[in-house]
Amino acid sequence: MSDHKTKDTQDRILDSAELLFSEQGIAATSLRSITQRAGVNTAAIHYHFGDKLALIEAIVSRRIAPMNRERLKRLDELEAAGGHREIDIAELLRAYLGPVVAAQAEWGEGARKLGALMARLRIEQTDIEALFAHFQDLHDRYAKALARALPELGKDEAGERLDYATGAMIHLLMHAHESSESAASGLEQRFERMIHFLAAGFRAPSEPNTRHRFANPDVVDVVGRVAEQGART
Amino acid sequence: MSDHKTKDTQDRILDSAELLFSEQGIAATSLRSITQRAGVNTAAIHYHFGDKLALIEAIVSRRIAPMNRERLKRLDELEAAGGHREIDIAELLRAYLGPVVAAQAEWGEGARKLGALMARLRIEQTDIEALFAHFQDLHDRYAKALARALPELGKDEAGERLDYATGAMIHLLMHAHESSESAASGLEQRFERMIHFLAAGFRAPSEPNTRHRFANPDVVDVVGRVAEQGART
DNA sequence: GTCTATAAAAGGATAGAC
DNA sequence: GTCTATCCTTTTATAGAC
Repeated sequence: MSDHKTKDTQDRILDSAELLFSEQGIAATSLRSITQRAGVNTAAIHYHFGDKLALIEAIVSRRIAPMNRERLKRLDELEAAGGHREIDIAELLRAYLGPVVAAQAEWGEGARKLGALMARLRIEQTDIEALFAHFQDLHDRYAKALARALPELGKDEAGERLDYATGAMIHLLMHAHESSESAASGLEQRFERMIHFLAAGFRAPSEPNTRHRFANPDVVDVVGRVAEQGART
Repeated sequence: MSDHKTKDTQDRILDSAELLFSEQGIAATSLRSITQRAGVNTAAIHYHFGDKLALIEAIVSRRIAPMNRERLKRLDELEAAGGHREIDIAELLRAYLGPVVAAQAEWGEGARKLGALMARLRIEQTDIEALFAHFQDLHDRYAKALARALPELGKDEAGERLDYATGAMIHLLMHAHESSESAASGLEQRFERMIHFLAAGFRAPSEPNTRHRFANPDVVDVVGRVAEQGART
């Protein structure tokens, strides 16, 4: 443990920022509220990080980048160990999603809602080009691995399904705290159930070209326009 | 119908707000930027709606509430038509997710990114209790229907999987504009592929109780800290 | 209903003493 | 490195003329 107060202040700011960003959103969180909650001075953020964007980047460096490195590492390990055998889908999904869920489970209060934070980083346009590139690379590598394990799929459809898996995981993380079971083991079990669900989806053969409309003919009703006719209730 | 300019102004504000909210986020979007883009006066929002929260509620009333009514209506129709036959999972999922995707496809420029807007409404804590209640009801009814169609599942696990489906759909909507295929039919095809993927997941039997860790032993690496840190509360 | 002007508050950022 | 004080900008919101 270092005695430097510097480190402590920086970490406190990062912890506080992570928590508030994930709870309220990045744009909605003022630097003042971050320093206030961290118990440090108002000017501390600017001294230690520069500005708000730099603070976000620091959060990414501390948490998200290492997490993504772990995800890539686990893919490396699977591919190295697998040799020429085909890799199990569920194992691939665990390698892809597990480090994220693990991170949320292990981290302290500061990132209890990692899923929300990640969702926000994706949604709120934070111009962290490096982050985006990193996610892109991760996605590509896993999409390729999945396409290899499921040759019938093709890389594009594997990539699509991988996005759905990501969306599912974000929902899991965001609702994790609502679990009625004991926090830690509950999350683990829900994760396993999610993997099971997703793996079954991935194993589904690529649909030929059935054509189905997502809308009923009278869907225009949805828009709040027209279509008063023909509605039987 | 009406010649009143009032209606036009209100709609222009709503269109503009929808677009900007979905692109930049609610908190990050100023009322000024909304009126500016709508080409109406700065004070118009306050005159017509009151404040920012009321504006959000107006958006919900105009778009999201009707959309959710459609989703419930389609469930009603499926249950009525089905009688005692068991309802097809894919059909249930189309009824649940279709109206959302249809809405994004049908609506004008104002809501091109409906998925993002919905995600934001969920994530950014907008205190619209009514909206939340409405989503809750929707979720419950579909979870029950799915549990009925898949008796082995149980309502809780059906509800979990339904959340994953929602997460997947949000990803679909958010990335819909990136489609390389022609916008409309591309979305339709991707939607069908997603349904196919999700339905396969839903049909997977409930996993007994295999126990798997989502983390490798050295997952602590993910956190960027070292493992000898020891236990915590 | 629409506009201009402006009040009142909050946010990001910095200077300079300690 | 930390603190106080402050500047500048943006934002919500309102008052009042037209």
